[in-house]
Amino acid sequence: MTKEKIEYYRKLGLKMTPQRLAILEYLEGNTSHPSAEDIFRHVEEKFPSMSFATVYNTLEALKERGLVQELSIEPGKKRFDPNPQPHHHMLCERCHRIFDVFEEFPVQLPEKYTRNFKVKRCEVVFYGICKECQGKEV
Amino acid sequence: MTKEKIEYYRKLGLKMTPQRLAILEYLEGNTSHPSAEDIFRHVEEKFPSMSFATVYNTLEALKERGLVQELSIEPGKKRFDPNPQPHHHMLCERCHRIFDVFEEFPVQLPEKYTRNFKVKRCEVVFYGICKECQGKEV
DNA sequence: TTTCCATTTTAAACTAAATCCAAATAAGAA
DNA sequence: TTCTTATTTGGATTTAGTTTAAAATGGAAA
Repeated sequence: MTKEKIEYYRKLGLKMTPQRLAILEYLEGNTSHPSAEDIFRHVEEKFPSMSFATVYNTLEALKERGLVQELSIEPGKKRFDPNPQPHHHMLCERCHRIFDVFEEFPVQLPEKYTRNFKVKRCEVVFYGICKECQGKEV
Repeated sequence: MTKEKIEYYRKLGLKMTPQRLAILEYLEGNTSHPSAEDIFRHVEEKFPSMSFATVYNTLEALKERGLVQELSIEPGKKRFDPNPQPHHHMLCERCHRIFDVFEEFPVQLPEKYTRNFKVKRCEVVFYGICKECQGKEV
């Protein structure tokens, strides 16, 4: 990671520990929507003493600063998206991979809903089967 | 529950145990999007010996028959919707209540996505704050 | 460069949600 | 009424995530 990037995170109030650096490097440009477990497994290789709590701590800190999104797409498990831009997703129900959808959809709620609910953000999720999983036995 | 309704479930291959009946009666017309825990707490009053596994068994059986939808909207917890009609949802991030949205949105995916992914269903989720929670301290 | 304090990491215990299992039970077809 | 098979039960187990308190450390300030 570049010095500038590190300085940028520091300015946001993140103490840049080696563990955080490794997590951030793993997330940078990562479009696999990893779970906390995925991140832990990866960073563990570099820091065998690392604790799960560090992963969650770091993800929480990043989330607070709008640097990652927490996704509730796969049942019973959080997935994380380092792309903070609003966008949508497709979930393959066989291999559980999540794919990005960079399209704008007109999903304005009628007034009868917004009267009683202040919308902060909105996400469209497409559930289905990816190409690789089609044809495979279930 | 009416005899006709019970017969209808039987025809679908569901053995109608008293526990299942109680779960189905709790779900019928229920728009609160209960968690398994919510369902258990309710049915437990009538069947104090009931097991959590029964709730999950029954929900699984209903899901297979398209009678309930499993929602992955609230992080780390499954919620269940006895309305099998395709529709959308709003989640209040303070009280975690889920509200139904019966609107059609034009969310057709461009060919470049559908080429590699067979969409089975699609759901729009609006995250925000409900009226009751606005103004309340966080 | 050194000091120091608030933040972060760690390991382990703990909680919550969901699943699994084998024995006992009961629905409903025959 | 009998019998087969699916279901229930209670407890153990697994998986995901959170909490805790002590030790370590980043980085601001001296």
